[in-house]
Amino acid sequence: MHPIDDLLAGKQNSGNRAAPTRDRLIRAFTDLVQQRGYAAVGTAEVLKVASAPRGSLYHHFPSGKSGLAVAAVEYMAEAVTDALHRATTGRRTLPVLLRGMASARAAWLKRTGWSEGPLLTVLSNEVVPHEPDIAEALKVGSAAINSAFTDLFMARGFAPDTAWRNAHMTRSLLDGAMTLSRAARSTDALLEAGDFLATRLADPANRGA
Amino acid sequence: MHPIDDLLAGKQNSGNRAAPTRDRLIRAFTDLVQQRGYAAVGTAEVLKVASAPRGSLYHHFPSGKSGLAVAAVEYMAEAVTDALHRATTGRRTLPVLLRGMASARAAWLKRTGWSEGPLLTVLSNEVVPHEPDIAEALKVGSAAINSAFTDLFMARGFAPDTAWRNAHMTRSLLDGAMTLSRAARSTDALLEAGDFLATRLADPANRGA
DNA sequence: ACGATTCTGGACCAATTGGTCTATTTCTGG
DNA sequence: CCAGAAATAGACCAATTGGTCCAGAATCGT
Repeated sequence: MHPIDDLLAGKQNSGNRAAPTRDRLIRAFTDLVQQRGYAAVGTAEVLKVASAPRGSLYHHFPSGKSGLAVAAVEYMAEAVTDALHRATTGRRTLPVLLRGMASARAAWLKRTGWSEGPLLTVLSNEVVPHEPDIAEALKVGSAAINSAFTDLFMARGFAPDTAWRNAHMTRSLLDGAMTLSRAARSTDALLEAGDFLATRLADPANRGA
Repeated sequence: MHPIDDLLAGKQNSGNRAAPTRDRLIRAFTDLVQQRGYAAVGTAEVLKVASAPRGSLYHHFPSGKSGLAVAAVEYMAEAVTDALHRATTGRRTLPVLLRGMASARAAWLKRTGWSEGPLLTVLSNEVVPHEPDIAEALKVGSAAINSAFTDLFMARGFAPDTAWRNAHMTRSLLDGAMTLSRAARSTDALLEAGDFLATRLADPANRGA
């Protein structure tokens, strides 16, 4: 199962009829970009993986490849914020949630042979600022995720400014550990990050002013 | 001045005679990749920026673009470990050093209009595992940097395993904050990371067993 | 001075790139 | 049942890709 699916249970359109072309394009594009990066994936390959003809791509995304990237970023950001919102209203404690995020990423890396990185991270590192549309989508999406993390920390009793700082820390740490883990082909950095997040950052003693 | 130069004072070949072609190629390649990523920079552009003909590239780097990437990674990793080694034997305290790293990166981002990311980070996010040579160079280079950071923490009184963990934390945090800052076009994440590193991670009370 | 080696310069190549365009098919509301 | 819209299908394009190849220039050791 694709990691996106983990986050999306319930968001997916109900029936299991074949995904419409537009969604298949976004899905194929996301997978390929996470493996190889934006510039390295050609439209031809996306089309092949999605089993769609050229015309469909430019019908659904008149601005072409960059439009597809914008849609993929928006889709992913929404999926992540939805999942975080669900976690916020759920019962699980912060340490459990945070360590879970880190180990889920570690498992993902292992399962895919260290071949995939998170969409927003991958795009952030190659697209800014040559593609203003994508850069803007990344900015908006990233801000939404930060805000969702801040809400999560606040809902667990942290003061607003501490929550905001912890949101940044959590994102930076998970993101950087993911990149490092990919480079080192080892989950050490991610597990280390999970440990820190669960035992220190989420420590009730640090709920701040 | 280029950020690489900051790290290299003293490593540069002495006189200011024009850099040899091979070095110019590495330099041009590094700059371009940091801005746009590996796949997006064409050999033609590297050649133009380096003012070198096509033949020179394949003379100095018989394996072409990927060989150039490997050389650039090795060069960068050495520059970074050298700088860390100098810091280790130097006098500055850990908090000063760590906050300095974060704010140097923040300044770099601002100066370049959020257009450049660290070479190893950028490559790690798009090259693994399709280019095994580059992946290997990244793995080796990243390990060397981790080790240099571990030495730094140990030289400041941290126990070996704590030092190793702190090295991972520092790298993950700086790296992730860099990516986030680029996406958000704001240095918030980096400054937050610097603050944490200086006031918490480097805290002498946490020198561990 | 000279032969050998290193390096530069650039023409050239097949393959691929993102994108355009139009004909046809499929779907939908009335 | 049909008109019109939505979507699919793929031929086609100029531009660019990384890479090969070889002729000439510069540099070297002797």
